[in-house]
Amino acid sequence: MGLAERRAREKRQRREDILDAAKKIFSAKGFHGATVEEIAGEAELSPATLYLYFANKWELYASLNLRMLEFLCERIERVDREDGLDPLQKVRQMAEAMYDVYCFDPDILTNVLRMQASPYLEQLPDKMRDQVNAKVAQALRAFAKIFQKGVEQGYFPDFPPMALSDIIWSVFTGLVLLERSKNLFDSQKDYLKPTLFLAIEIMAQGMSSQGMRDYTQGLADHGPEHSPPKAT
Amino acid sequence: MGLAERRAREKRQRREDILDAAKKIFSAKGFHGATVEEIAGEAELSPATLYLYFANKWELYASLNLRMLEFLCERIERVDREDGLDPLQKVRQMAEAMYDVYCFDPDILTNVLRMQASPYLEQLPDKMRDQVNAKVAQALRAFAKIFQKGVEQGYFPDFPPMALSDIIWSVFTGLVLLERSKNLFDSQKDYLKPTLFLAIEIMAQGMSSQGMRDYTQGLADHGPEHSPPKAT
Amino acid sequence: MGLAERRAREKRQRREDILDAAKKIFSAKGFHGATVEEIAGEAELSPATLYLYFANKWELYASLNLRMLEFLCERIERVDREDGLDPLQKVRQMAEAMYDVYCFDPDILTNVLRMQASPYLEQLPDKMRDQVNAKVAQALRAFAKIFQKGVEQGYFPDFPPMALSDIIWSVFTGLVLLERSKNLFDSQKDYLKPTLFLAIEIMAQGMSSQGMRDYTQGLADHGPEHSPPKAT
Amino acid sequence: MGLAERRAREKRQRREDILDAAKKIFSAKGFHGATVEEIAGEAELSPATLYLYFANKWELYASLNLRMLEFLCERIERVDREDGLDPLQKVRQMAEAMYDVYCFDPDILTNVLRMQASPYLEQLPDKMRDQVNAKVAQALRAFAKIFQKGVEQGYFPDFPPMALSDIIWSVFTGLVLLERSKNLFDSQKDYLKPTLFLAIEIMAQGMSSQGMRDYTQGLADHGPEHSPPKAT
DNA sequence: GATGAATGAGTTTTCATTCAT
DNA sequence: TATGAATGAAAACTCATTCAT
Repeated sequence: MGLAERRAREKRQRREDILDAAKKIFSAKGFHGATVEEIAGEAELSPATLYLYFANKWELYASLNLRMLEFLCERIERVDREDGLDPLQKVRQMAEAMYDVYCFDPDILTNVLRMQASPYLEQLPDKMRDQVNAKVAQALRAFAKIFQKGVEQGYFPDFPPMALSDIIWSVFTGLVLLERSKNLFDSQKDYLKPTLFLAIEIMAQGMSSQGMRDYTQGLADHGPEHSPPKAT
Repeated sequence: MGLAERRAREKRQRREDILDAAKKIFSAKGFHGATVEEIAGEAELSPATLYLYFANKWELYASLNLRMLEFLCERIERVDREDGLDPLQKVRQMAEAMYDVYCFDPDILTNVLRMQASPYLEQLPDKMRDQVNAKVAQALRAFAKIFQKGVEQGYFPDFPPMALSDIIWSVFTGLVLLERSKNLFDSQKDYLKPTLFLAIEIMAQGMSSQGMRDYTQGLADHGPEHSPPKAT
Repeated sequence: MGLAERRAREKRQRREDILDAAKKIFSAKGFHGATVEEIAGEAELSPATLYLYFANKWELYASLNLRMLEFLCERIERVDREDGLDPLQKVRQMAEAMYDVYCFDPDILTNVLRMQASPYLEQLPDKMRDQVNAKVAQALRAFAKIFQKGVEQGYFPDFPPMALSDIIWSVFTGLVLLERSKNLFDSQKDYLKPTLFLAIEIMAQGMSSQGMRDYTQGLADHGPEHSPPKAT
Repeated sequence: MGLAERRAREKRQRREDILDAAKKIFSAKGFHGATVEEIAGEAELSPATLYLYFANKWELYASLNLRMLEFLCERIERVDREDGLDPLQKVRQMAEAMYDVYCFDPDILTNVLRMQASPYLEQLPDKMRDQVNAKVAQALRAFAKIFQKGVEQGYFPDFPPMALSDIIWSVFTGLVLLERSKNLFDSQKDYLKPTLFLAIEIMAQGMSSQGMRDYTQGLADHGPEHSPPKAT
């Protein structure tokens, strides 16, 4: 019936509203620093109402991160699936994808960072934690796959693709943190995008340069000191 | 007098003990998650005693970060002062320096990251905040100076040195976060060092490659879309 | 009209359903421990609907106890009215009656007990409280009346009949509590009945024994130290 | 040292104060009905301070009941150990003991009753629950032992001693409940003692009467319908 | 008449901080 | 100087009750 349907949609909308409010507050203050009351206030609800939609603070937090990770995975995997692009172009596309994710949800990314950087995960109910971990692993694997092809096709020297994808990921997350901190000093906006693209360009050039090939060769002669992490 | 001196030294030592304990707990649980009682316990003191050495939890936290930033600055500036190294070598040295900092204090770095990623700074007493901000800026300037010379001497294309140093900084901090999160899955150690050096090498190669020069030239022709952040 | 009548009957039925559900939950968890939502769920209703039938949680609780007390009174009074039984037989019948009440509603009795053992009564709206109090008094008076006749007819020594009835009542309620607690240890069932009858038999024998007569006489000589409670 | 000793004594005293306050409030309102704030207020402390002495509300409640049960056990067992008393005298002594317990702590007994009459026990931390259960069982066994001897020495007919002790226990607890409820109507005091003694006398007479012996014999001929509970 | 959704008023519990000793 | 004890303020979470539909 129309009524039940409307109800369901409204309910879903409320859930989203709460997630948006939570995103804002958690991003600003971290998990412990944010209070349920504040989040509820931001969503223009009473705290009690919030508990009708989420069992507790933890579940709210995890739902938030999950939403973001899903969006990220989807975008990365789409780049991998795209036809007619050489690996270098795909790496550039990846930067675009990451930036899009950031634009879609600039705050929540720092939440994921914080989550990864802390023992919060251990406190999550098992099911949620597994979901979050799986999503992070999935995103990193999607990353690695792009480099994998680049190595196979001879665009990049023979380096563990996981390491390469980790580096790109690191540039990105590191830049996000940096931009946040810079915003505290001056309030210069739109710093992330050009800097991210510059970084990607530098790395793309570096990876495909002759010097890099020589470096790789040197390592191969003396034995690798780099062991790639196993994806989980 | 000898006595007064000894007293002063003992006091300083106690302070250091507390900072060490605080480092451990804050790193593990974040600012809000850590309790003063826990920190005092780790330092084998009563909470009340802790307050004889630090005015409050915030000041303790900030002192911690300040200690770390000072160490970092010192190491970076030393690289800059060193003679007989070309810019590329200095960039590599910088990676060594950063890794040393990480080894000296693997936990505290995540604290600085967390601090930068949040509005904690705003809650600090004015004087402390200024000190922390100044130190961060100083570290980033020291970074930039190295690239500045590289650009001046024609090693690197004509890019805002601040952007270059930000990128290196980002790789590093991003990798630290990543390593932490990976440690949650498997417990593979010593991933940071080789990956960091690989990243630096790739970037060094990229920056000094002909392709990068062409890229820069292209940007210059179409007008720069990148405006460097002003250090504060 | 038939319609209005059906409506009324349905309404009464709903009320009973709710009372049954409430009985179950209150018995298991006590007044404060039970939640309206849980009771409504047990009755397969929404909490809001429950409030159409009872003004609030208190009234629901009191209605429950009232229902039980009415049933108890009715049974006791019937024993009193029965012809052709000597007082000893009536005491035995009373035990049967009490046991029937227990069987009719094993849970609710503990609710009355709990209610009697606490200041819940004071919080009831005046009208309800008066009703509950009146019913309890009525039950105890019906009890006492049986002993009254036993004393008048010389079956029992000259003791305050109220005290005698109080003792029987106490044995019963005490045994109910005890059975409940024993069920927590082992799950032995049907302990109450034989033990109750044994107790009644012992007391009946005791009251009609010569020893008791002597004991009573002794008290009378030294002045009574027992003053019966005034029924209200 | 004297200081440490004084500290320890003061601390123990505070604990007792809190237990006394808790006794009062729990008795009046039950577990769920009582609030920590109220208990703390009664003890003239802040709620936070209360948590320095007890981990949570449950532990406080359980400690209370344990204290009471220990006192009760001790008194009963002392009666059993006493020399030169025949079983009938011991039963009378037992009534004295129970009344003493009641005087020592008139409120807390209703707490134990409530606890036994509800599923609270299941929610206690395992260790505490075991302690409470063990104490209750111990008290009932001590009871039974007295009747055991009475049966062995031919004072009482051959009835399950556990059943006899359960009956006495029931009279007592039932009377306590009854007195409480009567206090709500009129505020007549000192009703419990004479009524309890009267009950005990009646039962003692009953058990040792010829009629009882006949009754027992009758049961024996037709097979026992009473199976004693196994103590745990 | 029935109910999904909302919430105000509590509840237990925690913790940074103070202070008498 | 050091600390055990105390607490105000706030946090997460619950629940009886209301009300628009």
